[in-house]
Amino acid sequence: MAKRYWLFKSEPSEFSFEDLARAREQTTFWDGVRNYQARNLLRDEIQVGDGVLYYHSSTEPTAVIGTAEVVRAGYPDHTQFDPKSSHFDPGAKPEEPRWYMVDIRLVRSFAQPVPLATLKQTPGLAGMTLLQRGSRLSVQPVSAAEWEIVCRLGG
DNA sequence: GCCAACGTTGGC
DNA sequence: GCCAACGTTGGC
Repeated sequence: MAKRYWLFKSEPSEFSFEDLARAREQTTFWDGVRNYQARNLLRDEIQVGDGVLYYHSSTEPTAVIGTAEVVRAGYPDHTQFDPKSSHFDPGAKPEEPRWYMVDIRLVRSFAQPVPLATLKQTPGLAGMTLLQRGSRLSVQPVSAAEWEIVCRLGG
C-alpha cells in the first residue's frame, strides 16, 4: 500500500516533541486516544512507514513542529487496562480491547515550526482536516499534497 | 478562563 | 431511536 500521511496532536505539557527527541531511540507509543474515529484510524488504517506531522496543541503558538514515522502499526493500548492510569477504561477487557495505539519515531525537527496561523494562510491547505470548523480529531489524515506543503514551510 | 463545537450517556 | 444533559477539546 502507498505511504500515507497523518497529523497527530499532542499537548506539549503531556508529551512534547522534545520529549520524543529525548525518548529511547526517539520512539514512543501513542497512548491515550479515546475517540472512536481516531481509534479506527490507529487500528485499521495507519501503517508502518506512514508519515506523521507532529502538532502541538494548547500551547503558544500551536504549531506543527516536526515529523515522525510510524514504526509499529495498531495494537492494543495497555493503559486502558491500568486502573492507575488516567486513560483507564473500566469497560475495556484484555480479550476485547477497545483502544489502540501505534509507535512512532522522530524523523525531523522543523527548522521553523509552522504555526496554525500560517497553515490557515497558506494556499493549498484550506482542505486540511485540522482547519475545518469544529475539528477536534487528535489523529487525522493528511493528503500527500498537504504533507509536501507543510514540510516545505517547516524548512 | 471563556466558550463553541463536538462526542457520549442515559432516560424515556 | 430521540434528544437533553453533560463532559471534553482546544483555539482564543
